[in-house]
Amino acid sequence: MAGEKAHHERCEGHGHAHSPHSDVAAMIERARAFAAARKLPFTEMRARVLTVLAREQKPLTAYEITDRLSLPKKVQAVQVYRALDFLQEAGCVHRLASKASYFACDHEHHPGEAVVFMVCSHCGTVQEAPSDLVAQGLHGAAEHAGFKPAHPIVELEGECARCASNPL
Amino acid sequence: MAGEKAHHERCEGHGHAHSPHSDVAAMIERARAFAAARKLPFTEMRARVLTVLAREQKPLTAYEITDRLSLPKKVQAVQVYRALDFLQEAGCVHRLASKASYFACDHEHHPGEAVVFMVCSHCGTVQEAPSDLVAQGLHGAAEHAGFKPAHPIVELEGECARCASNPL
DNA sequence: ACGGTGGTGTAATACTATTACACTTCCCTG
DNA sequence: CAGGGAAGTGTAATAGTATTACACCACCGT
Ligand SMILES: [Zn+2]
Ligand SMILES: [Zn+2]
Ligand SMILES: [Zn+2]
Ligand SMILES: [Zn+2]
Repeated sequence: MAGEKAHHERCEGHGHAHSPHSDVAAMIERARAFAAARKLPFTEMRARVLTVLAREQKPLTAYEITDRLSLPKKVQAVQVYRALDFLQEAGCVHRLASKASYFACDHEHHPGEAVVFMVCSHCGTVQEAPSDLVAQGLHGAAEHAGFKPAHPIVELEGECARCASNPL
Repeated sequence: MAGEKAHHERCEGHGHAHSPHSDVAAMIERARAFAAARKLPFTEMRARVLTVLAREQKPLTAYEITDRLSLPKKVQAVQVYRALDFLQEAGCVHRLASKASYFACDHEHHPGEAVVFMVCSHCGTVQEAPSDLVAQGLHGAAEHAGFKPAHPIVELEGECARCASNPL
């Protein structure tokens, strides 16, 4: 009884102005595969949360997601947090520490990789970019301090190309 | 490298086991200089908050600071947040986004610099290390995306040298 | 049928951060 | 020396983010 939904919920036609995450279905599929690999159910709640994030281009807070899902029936924040935990482990969603919010990811990430989250302070969008240089820098700093690195968080606030060229 | 001076500072309240960042008095002096440069008062509240953080080795949450300052008289969290805002602008305190907590800094930071916060997941201590490589990597990623970078956050969770060599 | 693992729904609570307002202090200037 | 304004304080209330607890249910392997 795991989410049969998610199929007819496509943000299709033309989508938003720019649709980097246009393929919601593919992201759902990725999450479903992760679940299957672990013999865990890919439930409707998980699909609904991922769908909301995949359609949006900006990060959403857990409570914003909760609001969007609260029709027709009220959903509790804790349910959203549970789904977010799963989706983060699945690598389909990231948390933006600087904003305490969450966004969908359509990249594959590899261990040891360092990914830069570029957050536009004007429009709120996030772009991800892996950087070998950053990864090396982190590794070097850690080595120099005798520090055993585990999980990096790299966020860069600034202004995206779109906002820079597009006066409001 | 951070100063490893085993320096004993006098404590105006109760003493503390380990001796943290170099010198509380020097940090106070730095904050005072910043205030003077801007013709702003370096008030008692600001000094008290900075003193608490400078003595501690680990980041503290605003409410933990509030608790420590609430003797002999109860202090409100908002007062601590106000002081933290000032101290962050003065460059004497950083916020750790991944933990929503604050710690004292005894480095001078320069514009364009990228600083890595290495956070031990075992003992909670934070070490700072500037990294040119990380700065270059951030700059490169931004340039490639047409992104105008402003303020980076780089946090690395892991295990510090001390904890790695010191079994619980 | 049974027991165990994992998800759901609900309520309550903990933790983090901000807004509002009345009052004060200090400094500048007229 | 009065007046005004920028900045800080103390207090209360509130907004926003995240977790714990528990009863119940669904699925799976035995
Ligand atoms: Zn990603
Ligand atoms: Zn933008
Ligand atoms: Zn610093
Ligand atoms: Zn440690």
